[in-house]
Amino acid sequence: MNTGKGLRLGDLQLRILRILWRHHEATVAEVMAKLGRASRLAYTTVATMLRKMEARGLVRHRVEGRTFIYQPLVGEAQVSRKLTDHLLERLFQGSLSGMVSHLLSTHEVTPDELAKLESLIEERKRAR
Amino acid sequence: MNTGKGLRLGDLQLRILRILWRHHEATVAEVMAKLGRASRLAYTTVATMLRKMEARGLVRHRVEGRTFIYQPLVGEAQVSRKLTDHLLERLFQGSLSGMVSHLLSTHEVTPDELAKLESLIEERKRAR
DNA sequence: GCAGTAGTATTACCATGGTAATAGTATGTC
DNA sequence: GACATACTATTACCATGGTAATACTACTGC
Repeated sequence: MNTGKGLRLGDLQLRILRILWRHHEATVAEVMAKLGRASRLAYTTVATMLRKMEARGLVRHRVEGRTFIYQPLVGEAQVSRKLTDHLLERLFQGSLSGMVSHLLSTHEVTPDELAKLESLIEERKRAR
Repeated sequence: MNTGKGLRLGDLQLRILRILWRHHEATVAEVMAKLGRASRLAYTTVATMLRKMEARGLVRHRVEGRTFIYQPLVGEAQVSRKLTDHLLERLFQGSLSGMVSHLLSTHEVTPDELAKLESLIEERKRAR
């Protein structure tokens, strides 16, 4: 299975996964279209990437006529979790407050965002 | 210059940088020692990595006798920032509260941590 | 002065992400 | 039936991270 190691995910792979998450399934042409305009990738580039992703167990496909229809095999939550945790470990030795502290100190935060954060923490306090 | 693109940083590279940050400078042997025990890497592996990192502008070296003494050229804050921002964009479309929310909902948080987070936010509110 | 030791230099190899060209194949259209 | 079209299949190439062997070189201790 894939999830043995780091679940390293390139940018393109993540963008493709995002499309598959949103649409549940998609053909190469559809994925390319959704990626498209901005990043003018060749059809075969997208196809190859999907192929590689399938080899890694990130997606699978079924055949309809002579067309491959791809579906994600990993969930968004799962991926977010893996990637976030990886960074959390790598940079902040797993310290959640360390990471949040860093986030706060390196970004403008609107009062709105602050309020949202506050209520997240409140909620969390009540939940325990 | 390096900072043109993503500042992609492998795990080993980050571990090496961490050592250099802590010690300000170090020889290959020292870096290897600090990495050591756990990850039994060959001397030449460390040397090669440092070499590659130098080529990318992450570190530089001066010569003392016939020994290279390496120093970091990128700061910890800079690196943390780049990597965190990258993930923030990649996964949460730049939404800080989105990321924090994810962090909170996927991890056990001790009351202690919660308090710390709360005071971070308080502090931040006062600061604006 | 010679052997070991501690360095750097060179070269190599693998995996993977990204990008794509080229080739093959089936299908629908005039 | 020939042709364009729309697919998949195969192959290739580059960069980079990681890992290391091998080779060269200079110093150190006897």
